[in-house]
Amino acid sequence: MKYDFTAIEQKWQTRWKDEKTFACVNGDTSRPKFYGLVEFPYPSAAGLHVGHPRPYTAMDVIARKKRMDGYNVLFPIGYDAFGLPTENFAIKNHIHPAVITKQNIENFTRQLHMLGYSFDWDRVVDTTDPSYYKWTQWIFLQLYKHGLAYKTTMPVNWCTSCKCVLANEEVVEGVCERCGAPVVRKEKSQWMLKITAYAQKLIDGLDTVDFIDRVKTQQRNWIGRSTGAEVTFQATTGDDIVVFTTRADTIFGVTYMVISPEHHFVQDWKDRLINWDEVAAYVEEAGRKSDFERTELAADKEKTGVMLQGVKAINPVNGKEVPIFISDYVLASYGTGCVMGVPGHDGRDWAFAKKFGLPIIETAAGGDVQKEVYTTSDTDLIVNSAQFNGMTVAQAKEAIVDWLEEKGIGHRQVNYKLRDWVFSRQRYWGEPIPMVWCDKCGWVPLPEDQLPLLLPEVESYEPTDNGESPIAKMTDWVNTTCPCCGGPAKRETDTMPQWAGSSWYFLRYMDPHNDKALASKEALDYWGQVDWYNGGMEHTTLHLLYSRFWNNFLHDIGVIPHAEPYAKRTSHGMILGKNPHYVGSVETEEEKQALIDKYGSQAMRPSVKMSKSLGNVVNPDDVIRDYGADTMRLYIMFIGDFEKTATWSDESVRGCKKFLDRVWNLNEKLRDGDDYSAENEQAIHKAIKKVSGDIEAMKFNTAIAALMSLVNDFYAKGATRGDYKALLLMLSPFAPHLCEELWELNGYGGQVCLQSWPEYDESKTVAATTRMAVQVGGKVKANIVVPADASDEDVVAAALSEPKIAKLAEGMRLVKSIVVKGKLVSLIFKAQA
RNA sequence: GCCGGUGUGAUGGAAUUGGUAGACGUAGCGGAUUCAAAAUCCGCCGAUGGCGACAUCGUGGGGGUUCGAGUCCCCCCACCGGCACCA
Repeated sequence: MKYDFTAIEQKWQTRWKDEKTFACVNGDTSRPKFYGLVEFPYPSAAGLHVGHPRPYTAMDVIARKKRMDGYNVLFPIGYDAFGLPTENFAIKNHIHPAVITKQNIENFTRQLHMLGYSFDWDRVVDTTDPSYYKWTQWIFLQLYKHGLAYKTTMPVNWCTSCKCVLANEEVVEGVCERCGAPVVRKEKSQWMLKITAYAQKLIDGLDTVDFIDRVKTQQRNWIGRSTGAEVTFQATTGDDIVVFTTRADTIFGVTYMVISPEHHFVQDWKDRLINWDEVAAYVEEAGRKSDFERTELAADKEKTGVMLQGVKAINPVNGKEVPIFISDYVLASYGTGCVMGVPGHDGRDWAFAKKFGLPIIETAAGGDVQKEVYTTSDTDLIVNSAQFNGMTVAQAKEAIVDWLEEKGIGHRQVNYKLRDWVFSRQRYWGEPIPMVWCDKCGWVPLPEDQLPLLLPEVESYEPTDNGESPIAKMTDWVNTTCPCCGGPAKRETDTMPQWAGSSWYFLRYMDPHNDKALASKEALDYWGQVDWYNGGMEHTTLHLLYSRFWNNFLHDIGVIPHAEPYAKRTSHGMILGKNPHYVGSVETEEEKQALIDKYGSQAMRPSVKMSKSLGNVVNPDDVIRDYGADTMRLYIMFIGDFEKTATWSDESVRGCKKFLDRVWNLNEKLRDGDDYSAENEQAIHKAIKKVSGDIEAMKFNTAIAALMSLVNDFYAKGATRGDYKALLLMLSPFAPHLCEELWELNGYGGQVCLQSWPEYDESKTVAATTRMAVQVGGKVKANIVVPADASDEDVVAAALSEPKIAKLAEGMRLVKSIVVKGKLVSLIFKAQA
């Protein structure tokens, strides 16, 4: 018989909602607190896709178990609702983005309810709500007041389709991460946040938190710390050319210098350059290229550049004059924008020297630098470097910098790849930046009592071609008075990027209705850090880094108690769909070839990202309608290793439904007895141990497998009401509706989600006797059954008396035996002499 | 190029971190039930050889350490993710 999942699920969802079963309280010191967080969704028009339930169900399972473990659990949800898709939809359909956002949020809320998540629905936040973004703006003002927000003109990434500036993190392979249109470089005046001031803190903070390694590694790589030295070379103009190098040990091998085309020296030296026309042409060309084109060309193509004729540089360690080039392989935005060219031991420099016929000097022995670049190891010996000859590379790195420091021409220096965060967007649907421009006073922050600065109503959301926000057309709003001198002034018309609202939402959940502060001190102290934050790997270098930055800052200015926002971070794998163009899906060679011709390497993959065009999108609504939310939850947890990508399979969904039907049908077959039955006791204790540990370790798939095994046992041996009760308790975080219903039908009392998690007794997880394998020479030859507490001697004796083993042992001498308790015994024989 | 990860039956995936490879689930095969089908319940299900008990092989490929290797070490191959002229 199958159970009526639709009715049951609705019944319990309504009850949880009406009774506020999962509302938590601030400051309940009678219980330990647990704050579990999932990334709040962007409420798109398409609704929830199957990617959402994976992390949400996982954290819901954990939250439900933590409640049963006696914790006061904060498990909130909200909406990250500012953003481009909504704005684009608004432009197309002439509907206000706020209206669209409201509809989408309603739809998402409906879908999330249908999955039975135990969110505290009284704490929902919406980043587009003025009572929320008031505090986003407030944080911006604090950043400004502490010198961490500034406006500057700089080349930025400009999306040609969105007509909007993008952060470096939003540019992927030279195109806009969102719309795929080409990104070009454009000079624009932009608000910036000085995240670089926190580069070291963001690295150091990683040592204080429990993030999975790949997240830590990716963040470290992204911040890109490198230690080296800054060294001053003199130009023949008298200017100091400062270079950054991590290879001070190669300084005697410098045969040329390169400065980036954007460097101010180029303009400074204009009058002295004999080949100015050539230089100017190169500079112009480089400026036209986007960052992507510059790096794209880098891969294999030849190095380009122009020698600055009329100026030379002098190597301070040996007084040698070397030529100076401009080349776009030197980036203006990293280090000092100048590098020393050491072709012997750097691949790029080697290629450049070959192209321009520059001399190549070896400074570490081991290769033939005239033939090819030699990548040194730390233990190679230094040559051609005066008093440093004979040292190892590692020693010389230190000794040469010491010597440069003594002579006052160099010092140790740390550089980071991380750039400041471009914080302006020329868009409507974002938080207004609360700043006012006054011709007399310059940029003036809006007084805090004027927050929130509301988004004005505009007629058109279309961005302008000159790169201004649509808000710029609202002159009534733009024209204001200077908060400082009272004179006429203009408001900033750029808005904040989508990352702003999500950079602190986890704090707002702690006290979402507070209108005096972003959250009360009591709430911030009580909830402290997020205990467990699960989210996608794609946010590692964006949201996760940005929010750590804001949190560190808010801690530094005394607003919040912890520097690091998240004590623990885990990450789930993506859910893929079946590839309809997979070569394995057709029979004949011709068909296979046709697919390869048409789809190329795409055809070789059995699974691909779900997309409308491939028709492999799975809609959670359909799954819930056909199989129920409990089956959906169970399947998505059973699909495979939580951290790895997985492929959706309708057949396997049915397997999970079947399991829940078996649980339901078992209810009819129960025997009396409120205790665990003798025949099931051991299996139950084992299952409790396994499931408890697996949930904590996010090994949901094996936890469910253990429950399936337990149900198989119950079918084979029969089960008492007591046995069944344990099963329902353990299954309830995964399939909460079904378990509540069965709990009620059996009259166990109360609601299953409010019960205590069952405990296991270690001694009852092992049987009185245990089966052990007997290995001879490392191969299993027989099995024996011995008492669980048998001594090693007894085990060996039992093994030797086993008939098969006894036969093998004839004429042999036992030289060694290894006993692995409860597992196996390994015997090594030698022929008797 | 650099960093991280993965590779196990027809298939999704397990394997207590060096201890009986393939748990659990799909699909498949057989049986029970049924007028029949679906559903349900029970059983079989890595490959090769053998009627058989059993034997041999088997975790991308090749070496090694070990009584014992999917797991550790060395060298390859393939795929996935991230970064990429960062001096």
